[in-house]
Amino acid sequence: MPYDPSDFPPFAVTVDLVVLTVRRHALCALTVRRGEEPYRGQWALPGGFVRTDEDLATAAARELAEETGLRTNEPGSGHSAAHLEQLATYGDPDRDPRMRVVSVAHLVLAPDLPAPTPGGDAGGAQWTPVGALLDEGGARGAGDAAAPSADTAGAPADSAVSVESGTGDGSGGRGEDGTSGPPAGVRLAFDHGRILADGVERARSKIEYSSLAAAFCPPEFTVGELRRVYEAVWGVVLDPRNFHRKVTGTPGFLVPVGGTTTRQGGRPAQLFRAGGATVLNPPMLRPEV
Amino acid sequence: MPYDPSDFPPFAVTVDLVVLTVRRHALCALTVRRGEEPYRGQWALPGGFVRTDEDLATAAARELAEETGLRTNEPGSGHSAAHLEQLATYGDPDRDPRMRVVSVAHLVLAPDLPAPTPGGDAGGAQWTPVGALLDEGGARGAGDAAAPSADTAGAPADSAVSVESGTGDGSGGRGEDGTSGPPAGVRLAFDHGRILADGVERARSKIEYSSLAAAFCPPEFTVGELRRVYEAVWGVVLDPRNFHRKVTGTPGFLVPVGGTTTRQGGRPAQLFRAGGATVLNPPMLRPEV
DNA sequence: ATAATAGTGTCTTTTAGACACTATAGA
DNA sequence: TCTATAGTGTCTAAAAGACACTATTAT
Repeated sequence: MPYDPSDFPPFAVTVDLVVLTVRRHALCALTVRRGEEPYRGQWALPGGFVRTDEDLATAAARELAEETGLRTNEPGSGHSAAHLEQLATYGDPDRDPRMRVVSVAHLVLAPDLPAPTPGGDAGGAQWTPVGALLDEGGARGAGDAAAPSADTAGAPADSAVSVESGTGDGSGGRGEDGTSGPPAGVRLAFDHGRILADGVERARSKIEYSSLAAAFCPPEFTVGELRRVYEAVWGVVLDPRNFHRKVTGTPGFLVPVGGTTTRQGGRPAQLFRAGGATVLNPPMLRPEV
Repeated sequence: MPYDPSDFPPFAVTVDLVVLTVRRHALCALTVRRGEEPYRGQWALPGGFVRTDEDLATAAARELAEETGLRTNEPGSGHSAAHLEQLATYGDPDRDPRMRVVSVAHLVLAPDLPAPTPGGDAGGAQWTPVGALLDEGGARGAGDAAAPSADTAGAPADSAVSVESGTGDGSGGRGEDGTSGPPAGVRLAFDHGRILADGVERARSKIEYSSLAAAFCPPEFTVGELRRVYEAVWGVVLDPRNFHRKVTGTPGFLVPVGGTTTRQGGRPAQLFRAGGATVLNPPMLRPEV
């Protein structure tokens, strides 16, 4: 195909952010309220245009800093702020009524922040439990219906293995704490509901076989704190003893840092930081419930 | 940030394709020879511009059809042609010297084709073992049969086999005759080496916990054929008995279709098609070597 | 016959899952 | 004291890995 710069259709390219954290035992996403049309007044994911001279990941990090003050880093500093990775790209011709916009969504996993809702140029930003945004099994309003298709085999038409499936997991995002929170059924603007669902599913599956759950924890954390992250993200209850055995028994997964803490109450617990082993093999299995 | 259509920087958006298949016990990728600058004469991944009115997946499917004649489908037809999913998006400001191009890469898994190199508008397209393109530590191709890809035997009657085969430049002096394997270290144009590596890694990891390996097989296949796919993709040798037990023992993974075949020689083998179970839990573990 | 692949069964080792029990803090 | 969490050990069931052995074709 001839590569003629004069005839390529122009697109706007943006980054959207699925920023997740664990607060009060619930998986929460950062949402901002839109101040302009379309979807004025509705909740959306933070994001913005990619600039001419910046990489996609750079744009995502910049937007993140603007909206939350969070910094991402990968360099050898063990663990400093937040994990950022590319999630997927959404380019349906109709996804934005104003023009053709291709959005490169990114996923950010951050520890619970002392200042959860700093104001960037975004209007009101706040943490919202994903259960209120995703219509999951409905542990909230609806009679906690049994997880869809308890047996994965009988799942609905296989169709796309790709990003289509969604909802496949029977976790059911139960709000562990029943604290206030927006009513279930909030619809995000644009296709952000879909983007959020994809991001949550990515996070849920990735902590199975990586040490990524530590990104939800402070730099030094206990085994119990890490376990509570898994419980909140998966919406399940894990056996503390078996969990302890699994994570401490995998070489390189956790590195003892020396001290102890009693911030969770009870007996003092050893402090760890995430080890270099990013791969957990065999993986930690999500209970099927 | 104000959302002003007048000040967004324009980008070109393309789709690039990592098309993988298994040929003669080796994992191969579809490559095309560039006919224009930059990187004229070098190998690259197939791809092209996204049109104004089409979705990203639609654009990828269209390019795939143009270059290979392959069709992708997800509809209930169990299994017909190729699997297509979005891979990742590459948008480094310098990735294309001519202009700012954001490329949404897609991954395609296809069965070995009778006509491996149909001509679309791409010049010479051919299957190349990924081991020759990726600089992997040890020769990874299973069965050591690092077969060179160029077999003109199965070439389609219809179009040019290698219009571009001028080989004018020093990049790809590979044995088109097939006597000598392509030298390792062929560099793909642009950042396509990186994109291919990401696609291969995606394929390698995804067949661990899904039935996706069946996308490399014809609609009906035997357990042994499926095992050879795993062996080629992972570059390992698997125990036929344990593999058989694993895949036939997972409910919904394989569906017996009734007949048998002896196309692999030996005792007749049962024919299966991919079952609805897209999730393999617990996963099949890649031997660590 | 030999060679090739298909398929079943058996044994051992590893690991997940369930759960008893002890340890050390604060209220 | 009681209660919470941390951590260890033990038993069982499931599954992986390493084989032996039989079955059915082609040459």
